[in-house]
Amino acid sequence: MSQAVRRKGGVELPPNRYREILEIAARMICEKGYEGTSIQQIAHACGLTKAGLYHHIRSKEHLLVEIMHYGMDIFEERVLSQVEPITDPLERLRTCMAKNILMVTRDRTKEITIILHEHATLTGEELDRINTRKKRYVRFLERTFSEAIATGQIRRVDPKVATFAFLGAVNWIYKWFQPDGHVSDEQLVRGMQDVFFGGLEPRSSAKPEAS
Amino acid sequence: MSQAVRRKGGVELPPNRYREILEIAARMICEKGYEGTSIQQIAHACGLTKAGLYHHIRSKEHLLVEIMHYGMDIFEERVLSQVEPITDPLERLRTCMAKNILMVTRDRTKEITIILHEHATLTGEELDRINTRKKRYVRFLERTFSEAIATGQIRRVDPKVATFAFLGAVNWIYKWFQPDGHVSDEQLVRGMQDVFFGGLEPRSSAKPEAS
DNA sequence: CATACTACCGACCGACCGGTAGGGTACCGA
DNA sequence: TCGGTACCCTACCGGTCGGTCGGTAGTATG
Repeated sequence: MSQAVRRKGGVELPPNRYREILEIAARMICEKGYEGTSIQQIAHACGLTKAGLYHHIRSKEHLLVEIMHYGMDIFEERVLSQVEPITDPLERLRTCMAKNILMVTRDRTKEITIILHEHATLTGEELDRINTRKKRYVRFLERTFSEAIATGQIRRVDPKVATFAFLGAVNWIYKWFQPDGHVSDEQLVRGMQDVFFGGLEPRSSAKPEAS
Repeated sequence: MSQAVRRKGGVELPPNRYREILEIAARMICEKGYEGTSIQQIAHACGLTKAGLYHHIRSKEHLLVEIMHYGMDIFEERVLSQVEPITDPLERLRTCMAKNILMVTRDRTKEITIILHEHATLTGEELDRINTRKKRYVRFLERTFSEAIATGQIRRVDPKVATFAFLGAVNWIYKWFQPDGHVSDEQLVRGMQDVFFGGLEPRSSAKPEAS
């Protein structure tokens, strides 16, 4: 399995092995939870003994930390940095939603799911560090909502509440979405954009009242 | 603590003791996760030994099942059955959102949080039973969205996607909301209703285009 | 006073937990 | 040829896991 790699030809995969371990561990933790996955099981899945695995990792907790930062790296590279340069704030939000959704549904980026699910597993300053990176995304969304309000592209809503509604709608997907289910991911992206940005109340009729 | 109850005066708390255990266990599992909470810790918090606790519960897994069904009972009583009789579909949705949000923020109903968080902990037919009860709520929302579309009160959106956007926005709250934070729960209810039902795009201007 | 039942406990079970000590092997540049 | 280093092993640590056993104190009934 993982022995298919040979280092005969010289430098080959030395740095990749660590990533491989992170990804295997991420898959297992994603499936059975952090506390529900033992170091033995991870080691066995990596083709190692427990002690062998500990040659690569510092501790179980630090393994989770590394997985989460790895996930944040992927997210910032494939979503945040992609949409940040978009000048139009509304288009920035729409594209951000699309990329964020596909991040959860497609590309088995189990690391992202772990970040979403294990939100209260870490403690202390490692938790702070992850939360700081998460908050960067939240602030980005809040700013973009405010910007879109300023340009008159969206209504005067509470940017903070809008941000958490956005994040909830998008991040909740990992709890119910099935790749082979009734809803495809493209359908989901279009539907979510329609519901969230288009709103629910009808456009072309005077609304009687709202409490 | 829990010994404050005396059964001198006759029948007193025999059935309540079990609920007390469920609530104590729910609080702990909510704080530290199902796998992260041991039977010993729960027993100790109940003022019992582990063997004493096992007099009341069948197994750790069954304890979780009971907590979840208890939570579903509370939810159906305090949300579903309250909003189901509302005839106006849009008003039904708005009230449902309000009650659902307050369910997560106020009344420390830890059982609900557990149902939301531990969505993949159970397996087999116990999982099926809980999912069946959850699906009743999902179907109810889908039906209500369809109904509101039929009456012309909301736009022609995908009822399934709208339902999951609704559920995501509402159920994600447990991950970030702090009772003493910057956003109060009344503010959250009003803001969520505004964002979700009012939509984001402006009402009173012709929109140039949307991709 | 005997019976029966609920509630509960001390002691214990085998399995497994996260983590470590220390040794072995294969390959590296010097 | 000689370390040095990366990698991985067997064996083991103290502790905890979920769960069970036989037993007992208290109460209620007859």
